[in-house]
Amino acid sequence: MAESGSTSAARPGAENLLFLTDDQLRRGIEAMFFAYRGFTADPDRILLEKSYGRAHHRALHFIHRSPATTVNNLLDILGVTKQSLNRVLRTLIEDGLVESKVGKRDRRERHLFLTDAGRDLERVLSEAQRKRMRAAYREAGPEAVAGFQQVLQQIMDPKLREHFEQLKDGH
Amino acid sequence: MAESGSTSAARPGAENLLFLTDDQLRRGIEAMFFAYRGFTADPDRILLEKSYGRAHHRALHFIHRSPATTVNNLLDILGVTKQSLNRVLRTLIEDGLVESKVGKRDRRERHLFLTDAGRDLERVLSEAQRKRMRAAYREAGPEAVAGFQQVLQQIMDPKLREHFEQLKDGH
DNA sequence: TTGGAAAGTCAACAAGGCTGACATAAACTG
DNA sequence: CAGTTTATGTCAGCCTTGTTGACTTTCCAA
Repeated sequence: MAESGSTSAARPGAENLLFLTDDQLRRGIEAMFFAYRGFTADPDRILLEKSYGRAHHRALHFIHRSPATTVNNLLDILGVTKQSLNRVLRTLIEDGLVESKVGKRDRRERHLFLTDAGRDLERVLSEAQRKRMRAAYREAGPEAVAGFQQVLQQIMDPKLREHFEQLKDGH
Repeated sequence: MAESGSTSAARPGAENLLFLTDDQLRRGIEAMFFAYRGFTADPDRILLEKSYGRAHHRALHFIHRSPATTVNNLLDILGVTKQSLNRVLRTLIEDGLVESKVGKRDRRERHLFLTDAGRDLERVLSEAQRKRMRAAYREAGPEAVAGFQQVLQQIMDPKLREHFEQLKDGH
C-alpha cells in the first residue's frame, strides 16, 4: 500500500524522509557548486597554458568518445549554437588537433576525428580530471559512487540523459 | 587484514576495484557534465527573464546563507575577482535586492544583506533548483543521496571543502 | 604617523555564450 | 527538373562574466 512503484530504491513511506528536507537539498546544491569548481580546476589549469578554454576541452572529449561524430550531433550534446561550436572547432582544426572529413553517404555532413596531437592533449586533460575523480572515488568507496551516479542521472534533463545513456556502453 | 585504515568506507583490497576503472571514471565525468547543465537550467530560465545571470544567483544564494557576510568573505567563497563581484553586487544594490552596511567594528568592511525583494527572488530561484533536486533525491533514495554527498565532498578543493563544511550546520 | 588592509572605481581586454543574416552544397520531394 | 529542406560555415554584433593593472579612499593598528 505504501509502495508506490518508483523506478529505483526510493520508498516514500513515512519512515525516513529526512533526506528530502530543504536543508538537505541546500547542502546538495552547495555541494554541486563547490564540487564542480574542483571538477574543472585541473583541466582548466592545463588549458590556460595552451590558450584554450573549457569549450575546447568539451569538444575534444566528445570527439574522442564518438569518433566520426557529425557537427550536428555534437551541437546536440554540447547544447550550444553552431556559431559558438564553430569558433572552437575552427581553432582546433587550424591547430591540427581535429580533422574534419566530408561524409561518404551524405556529403553535406562533416565527420570529426582527433589527430594524434588531439589525442595527446585529450589524454593529458582527461587524465588530470580522472586523477581527482579516482581519488574521490577511492575515498568514498564503491557504494557511494553508485549513489553518486544515480543522483546525477536523475538531475539531468531527460534529453541529455539519453545522450548520457548512449555514451555509457562502449560507443 | 584487507582493512587499510581509510577515512571512509573504501577498502582497497583486491575484491572490488572495478569502480575505479578509467571507464567508470569517464562515466562519472560525463555525468557531472550533463547533470550540472540540468542543475543550473531552471534558475537560468528565471534569471533570463529578469536580465540577471548565474553570477547574481550565486551572490544572492550566499548572502542569504550568511547574512552580514563581508565582501572579502564572499570573494573567498565565490572564487572570483573583486572587480567581477563588485559589478554584480552594484547592480543588485542598485536594484534594491541587496543592502550594504558599513561595519561597526571595522568601518572599512561592508556587510551584505538581502532586502525583502532580494529574499523574494532568492526564494524563487532556490525553490526552482530545489524542486529538481527533490525529485532526483526521491527517485534515487536516501542511500544514493548519502553517496552523492560523499563523492562531491571528495571532489572539492580542500579549501572550498572548509567553506562547505562551515555552511553545513545552520550558520 | 605611517604602513598596510579593505573596499571601490576606471579602463581595457578575452572567452564563450547569444541572435540574425546570408552562402553554399547536397539531398530530398513533388 | 524545380523547389525545399538540411547540414554546415561565416560575418557582424551584442552580452555576461571572467581577467589584469592602476589608482583612490578609508581607517585600523603598530
